[in-house]
Amino acid sequence: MRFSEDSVSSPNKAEISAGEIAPTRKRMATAERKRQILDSAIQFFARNGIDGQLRNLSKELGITHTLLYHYFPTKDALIQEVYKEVFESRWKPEWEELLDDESLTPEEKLNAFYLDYSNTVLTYDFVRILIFSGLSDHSISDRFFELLRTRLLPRLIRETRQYCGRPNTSKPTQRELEFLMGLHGGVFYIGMRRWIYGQAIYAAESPNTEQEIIRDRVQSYLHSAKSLFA
Amino acid sequence: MRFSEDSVSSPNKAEISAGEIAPTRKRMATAERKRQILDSAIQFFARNGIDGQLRNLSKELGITHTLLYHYFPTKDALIQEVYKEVFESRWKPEWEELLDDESLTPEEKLNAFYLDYSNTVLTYDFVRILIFSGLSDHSISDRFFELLRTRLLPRLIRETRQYCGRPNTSKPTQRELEFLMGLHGGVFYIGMRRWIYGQAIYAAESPNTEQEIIRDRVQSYLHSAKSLFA
DNA sequence: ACCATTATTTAACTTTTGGTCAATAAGTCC
DNA sequence: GGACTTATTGACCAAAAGTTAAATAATGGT
Repeated sequence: MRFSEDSVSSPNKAEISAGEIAPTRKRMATAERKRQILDSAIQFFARNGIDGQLRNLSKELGITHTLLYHYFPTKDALIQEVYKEVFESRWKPEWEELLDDESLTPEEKLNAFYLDYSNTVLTYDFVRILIFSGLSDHSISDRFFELLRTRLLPRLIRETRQYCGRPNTSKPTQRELEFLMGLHGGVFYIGMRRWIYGQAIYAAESPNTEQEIIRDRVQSYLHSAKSLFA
Repeated sequence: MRFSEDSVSSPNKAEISAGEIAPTRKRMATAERKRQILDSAIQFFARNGIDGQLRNLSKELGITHTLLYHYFPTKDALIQEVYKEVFESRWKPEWEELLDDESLTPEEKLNAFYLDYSNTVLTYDFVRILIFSGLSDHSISDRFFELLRTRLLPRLIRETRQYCGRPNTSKPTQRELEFLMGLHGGVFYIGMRRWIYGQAIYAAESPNTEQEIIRDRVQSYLHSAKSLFA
């Protein structure tokens, strides 16, 4: 009752291993605790999928699983907040600004964009939760793709056209979009391999390897767009 | 007891709706029943993930969940067979032969290969089960990637080099492989969008749209490989 | 130092779900 | 048509997992 013996990765390891009196319950302010739970929940569900058990999540937090219900009415409500946090709060409006910056060339824009985009999106949490949500409940991942479709793709097509020296009068064609998705998917696939299939490939090798890879792909995309849509 | 009222998508709808005597149990030969279960299981687990409940699977089959245990000792055993069926039995040795065919140009080979490859791999079952298995237990999807890595990638690199007019003496570099993975990932992303995110995009539009898309990407890959590795 | 608030825990309930086993009956062989 | 094999079912179990309610105690205010 004093010692949390069932706790697997309790944050109180020190006290426990020392055989001292484990700290009794810690009372946190509502806001902080909720934040803490949400942060852990993101990690937890990214790791275990939405079928992860609340009892295990609470173990990691060093609390009882019933306490979760003090902050979230139901497991599903928790998961919805996790989704919201991961998707909506990570969207950067700067991406749109960057792509609209008139002082940059299309090439510079695409490079800068995909470099930064991949930095936010190609993370463990993001990739896995995006997949988990897509696998079960489209309604969530749809929201992210809607942003992509309306905010980013038109701008990326516009820059592509400018690079090719073509006017941006008509709306993007199927073929243009699909060709762009080839680049986009190729980039996302980096995250897939790393966080879904567990392939370390280059990993910690050289710090800028990933950047080089992305640069190669952007370069390739633009280069062949020119000859493809000529 | 006569009418299977709890059955959701029972194959005996006709009898039930007619209010007639529902057919009593149908006794099938072991082999056929096992095949039938396995086929349904593939669909079922592709749709619901490996956490899908056996009781629901059996409902779709119009049998009791306990009957499953007559054919498979455990749920995990069933899933392993599903994996085996989906991955190992769909690998085509012809792919290797095709890429080794001396009468074809690199361009023809890559086009033919990715066209056929995408036909087998970009299916609902395959994409989703590959993801599900990657998300939970690498050991399965790893086997598929191992085939990819040893059988296909070296050949694809070789053809790329030949297309670029470079000798195939050294083993593939990191950069070459990653550039190829850009193409590969771009192709797989088609399946992701379609079967994970539920984006229909072009769908039934024109029957050869997907082929055009893939051709574009292969073309782009080769074209820029030439200038990238020059 | 005491009280009120509410964060936190303990105990318990319910549903779900993988799995077992004995009973039942469909087909087959004689 | 009876007996035998075994595919199929129904009842049941135990552990897992979401959820609830009441009891406990940490903290801030007075």
